Amino acid sequence: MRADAQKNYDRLLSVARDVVAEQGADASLRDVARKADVGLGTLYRHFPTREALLEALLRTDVDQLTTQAADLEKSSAPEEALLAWLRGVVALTHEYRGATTLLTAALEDADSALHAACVGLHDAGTRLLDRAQAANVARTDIDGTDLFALVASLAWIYDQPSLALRADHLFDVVSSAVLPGQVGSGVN
Amino acid sequence: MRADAQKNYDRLLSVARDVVAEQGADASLRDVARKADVGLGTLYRHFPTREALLEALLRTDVDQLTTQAADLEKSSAPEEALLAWLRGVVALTHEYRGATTLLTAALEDADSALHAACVGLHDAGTRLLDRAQAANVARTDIDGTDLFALVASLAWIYDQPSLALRADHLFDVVSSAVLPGQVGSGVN
DNA sequence: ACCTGAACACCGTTCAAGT
DNA sequence: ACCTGAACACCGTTCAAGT
Repeated sequence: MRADAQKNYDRLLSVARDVVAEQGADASLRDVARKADVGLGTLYRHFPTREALLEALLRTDVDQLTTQAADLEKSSAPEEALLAWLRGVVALTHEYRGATTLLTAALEDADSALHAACVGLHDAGTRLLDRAQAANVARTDIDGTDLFALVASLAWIYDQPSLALRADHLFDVVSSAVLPGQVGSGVN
Repeated sequence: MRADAQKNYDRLLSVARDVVAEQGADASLRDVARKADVGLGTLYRHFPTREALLEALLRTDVDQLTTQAADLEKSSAPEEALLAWLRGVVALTHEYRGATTLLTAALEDADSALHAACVGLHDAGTRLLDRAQAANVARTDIDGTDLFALVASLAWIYDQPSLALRADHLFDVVSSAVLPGQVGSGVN
């Protein structure tokens, strides 16, 4: 990459991080280009789609989550490992408000720039779930895709201003369905 | 209302139903006005906000769900009543793809045209939940707002093309967290 | 009392013209 | 090889002018 191109790329990414943090994943791309002092076409050259820009923003964190999953598989008990990892996923998607819907759509869209990241998360979750199921602590009638859907729906709850306050509690409620032994059922 | 105004109102509503069914709750209002052969200003006169238009579309179904809740309270066992009603809510919001986020936002926004409908659903659900909790079949650490959030997040899952196929199953999973006795936990 | 559509301020996306 | 911004086709929303 040419030096000036690299500079533009870096500036776009840095500005995009701020703008997305402020406006959410559906932020105005025009605004990003403007604030980066870069032509609109330059943004599209580096990031042909909104998904490509988001992927560049998310890549580091997603990679970190997949390596964390591998670590947890070795270091923690099956239920704690799964819970801790799910919490990490929810925290990440919460950093990019509104990204959950895009990520979910990318799960079955091999052409999406977010597809690989999405599948990575899906697979890491699947491994932790399989392990918990083998240890007989997770319900066995769900698979990795079901788990992905549940965690995505929790992330969606975190993103709704009117529901965000109860999101932590609802995380526990849904977790208790996945890991029945872990938390109380709320009925005595 | 003047006769011509009434005609425009009815036509807008009828066209909106089709367009929303096709494009979802974020459909182009311009498109609705165009297809109704009505000036754009006329649409805004009758429905000052997108929420107002949606509210007019949803009103009948929401009212039906609240009366259904009252019926179920008398005719069915607590757990069956709650489950049947939740299924109805999910089915309704699924008819208006993308409306879940707007409905959720309206829960705490008293100025939203959808607020009343939202609160109606919230309260009907709360009554059915209270009854199930009193009968000791529903977990007692959640309230009506938590239930609303859970059903909204399920509706969100139904709206995601990549997850819709498992939505029925995930409905059962989440339901099993709310009503622990009802369905199996998936662990033996 | 109601309707109309132009006007304004925004988008996303593409692409000819520049360096 | 890369950048630029005008151009195009869309929005939502408002409001002066009409009937």
